[in-house]
Amino acid sequence: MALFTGRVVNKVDRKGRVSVPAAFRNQLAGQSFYGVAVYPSVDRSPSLTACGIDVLEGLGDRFRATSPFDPSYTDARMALFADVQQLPIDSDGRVLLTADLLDHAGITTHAAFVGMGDLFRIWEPETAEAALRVVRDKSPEERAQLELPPAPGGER
Amino acid sequence: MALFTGRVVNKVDRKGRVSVPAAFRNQLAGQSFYGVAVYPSVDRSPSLTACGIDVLEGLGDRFRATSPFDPSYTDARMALFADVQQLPIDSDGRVLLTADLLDHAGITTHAAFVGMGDLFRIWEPETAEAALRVVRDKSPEERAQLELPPAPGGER
DNA sequence: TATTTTCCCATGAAGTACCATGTAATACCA
DNA sequence: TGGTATTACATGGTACTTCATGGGAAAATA
Repeated sequence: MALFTGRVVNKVDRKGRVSVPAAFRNQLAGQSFYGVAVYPSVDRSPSLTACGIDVLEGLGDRFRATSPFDPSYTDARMALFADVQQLPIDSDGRVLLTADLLDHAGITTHAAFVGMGDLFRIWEPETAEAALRVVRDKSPEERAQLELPPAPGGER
Repeated sequence: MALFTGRVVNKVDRKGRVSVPAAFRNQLAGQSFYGVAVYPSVDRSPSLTACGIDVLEGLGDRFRATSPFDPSYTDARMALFADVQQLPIDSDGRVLLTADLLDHAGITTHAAFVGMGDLFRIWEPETAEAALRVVRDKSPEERAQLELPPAPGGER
């Protein structure tokens, strides 16, 4: 199961190609699609969020359990999947970021890959550092207050 | 479950390689990834905190249960995973500490491994001794009052 | 045919595996 | 119990592989 940690800055060449860090590629290996699913981060930060397709497949399964005629989920289906791009990783370990994506994140020459567990984000490096500083500069007390998902089996 | 105790000082060679003490390696054996997860200590002490990946995997699983589009946990995801490096243990039992890590801890020629239960820390040896003195110099009364986590399943 | 996209190769740097040595700890045997 | 043999450990060095990145050829598209 994929676990992305750390951060790496790689160069974007003039064709828009970027090497996905080897450590991240290894996490993605062995999935039904060797590539990344990328979408503009929904928190409106100038960054891209990415994951393996396994994560999306998990979401897809939840919809599959519903009737395709049930209108309740139409909006969610669009909102979740419409902006996701599936980018294959080429034989050299690179992905081709589209102009929209580069534009959304303000990426020009370099891209920072930041691990976030089952997800990772792609940033313009300076912007990434600024965002990380905000989190890192929190006191240990503040950090302890960060909202975590509930532990399996309920809160302890 | 890994239980790290004691402390050992090992040499850091000019490539940044350090032997992980054999006693610690044994605790890490048999995990999904034979290596350590290392990050700058959150309490801002000049030290590195390390654990087996099983600890990270446990955290990762909690996030996996949430939607990748839910912005609630973004800060926590970054705080927990962005600064963590997964360092494999080589066939000789060594890890390669990156320049950032060495720098954060002020480690040059020697590294002290200090067991802390399910975690351990890596220090510049002199600094480790100083930090230990602070703890040891507490009076017996103070030590007895050291805060412990609650026992699972309630107080006994 | 012009242009874009995909695939493949070359290169330098960095990381990893492998091998060798001395020392300390352990096991074994008398 | 004392001494010896064996194993495990830490540490240094070197050879090899992987990685990131640039460039270019081939294929597809317009």
